[in-house]
Amino acid sequence: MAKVDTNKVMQQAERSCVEHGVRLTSKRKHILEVLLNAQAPRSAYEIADLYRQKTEENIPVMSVYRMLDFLMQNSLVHKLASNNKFIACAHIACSHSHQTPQFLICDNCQQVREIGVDKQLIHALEESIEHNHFQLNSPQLELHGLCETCQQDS
Amino acid sequence: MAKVDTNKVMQQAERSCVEHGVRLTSKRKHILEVLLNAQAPRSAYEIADLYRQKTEENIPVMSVYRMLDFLMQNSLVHKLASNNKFIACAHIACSHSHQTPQFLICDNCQQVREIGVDKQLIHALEESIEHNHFQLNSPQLELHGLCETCQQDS
DNA sequence: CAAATTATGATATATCATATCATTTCAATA
DNA sequence: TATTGAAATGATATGATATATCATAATTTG
Ligand SMILES: [Zn+2]
Ligand SMILES: [Zn+2]
Ligand SMILES: [Zn+2]
Ligand SMILES: [Zn+2]
Repeated sequence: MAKVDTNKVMQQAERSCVEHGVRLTSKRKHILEVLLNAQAPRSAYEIADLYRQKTEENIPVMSVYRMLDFLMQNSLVHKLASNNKFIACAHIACSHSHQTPQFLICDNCQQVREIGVDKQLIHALEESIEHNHFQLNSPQLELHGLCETCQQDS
Repeated sequence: MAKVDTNKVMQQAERSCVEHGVRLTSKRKHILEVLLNAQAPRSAYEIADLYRQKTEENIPVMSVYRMLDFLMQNSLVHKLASNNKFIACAHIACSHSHQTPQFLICDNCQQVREIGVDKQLIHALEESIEHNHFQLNSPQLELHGLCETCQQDS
């Protein structure tokens, strides 16, 4: 969860949605901004609370889930299955198309680093599943451990 | 979720618990047996239902969660974070010590294959995270896709 | 046996997620 | 610009997953 230039990212998000012919409404934007400003992954209910703080408007959790679905479909947000929380994509402002994400999740401070799955790893994965006659869908990986800071503290 | 010889597996589970000085009570055994006989991962609530069918005794879900915790601590059961379900370890009866598990989850029929993470993959993973100054805990992997059978059907 | 420890039960509540139908907003186009 | 159809959002209910806490039962240990 490195620092990001929110404005730049939002501009790129808008561009991307225009390109794909989908609508980044103002509520959807607020949800994305909330996640961009968060220091760690947030649950849908936490996002609803942050939305209220930010806009002073109430938002039904049902709507938050729908907007998260929209944002996920457009690769602007990811869901971490291992803790049922959501995180803004770290690569919105990058020029390259979005790769399969890999998340390094710190079990101490909860911060998450999103990196692209590297070639070596993809290759090893494919080898591994090939032996098992399995056809991979989308190998999002969630790896738990300690971030650099938390390693030093312990 | 290949067929297993339940009796043999249960014997080995008992041996393993004795060795580690922990108690595989009759209720914990029933929970494990339920999972061994299941054809796919089950939620804690489903396990409670199956327990009732099997034993004709009621069991509080709270107890199921506790027993699952016990079984997980002793590597007899795993939790799949990506769907909040539980599965019996496929390697209970193997002689080798338990490795980091990797799960191939079929998104069509829900069956799960548990394999050991292979050397190549471990190596690639380590490379990948090394570049990010991250210290991996236990890299349980959950890979989604299609099993052999479901590939043919589609 | 008594005491200590561990396992289980009972109850309540927190947390995460979806189903469904109503209303509003927005864009296309007649 | 008025009509209308589609997409987005709201409102409400409910289902599914998980934990907290205190009470009771079973087991081990001295
Ligand atoms: Zn991403
Ligand atoms: Zn950390
Ligand atoms: Zn296992
Ligand atoms: Zn299948």
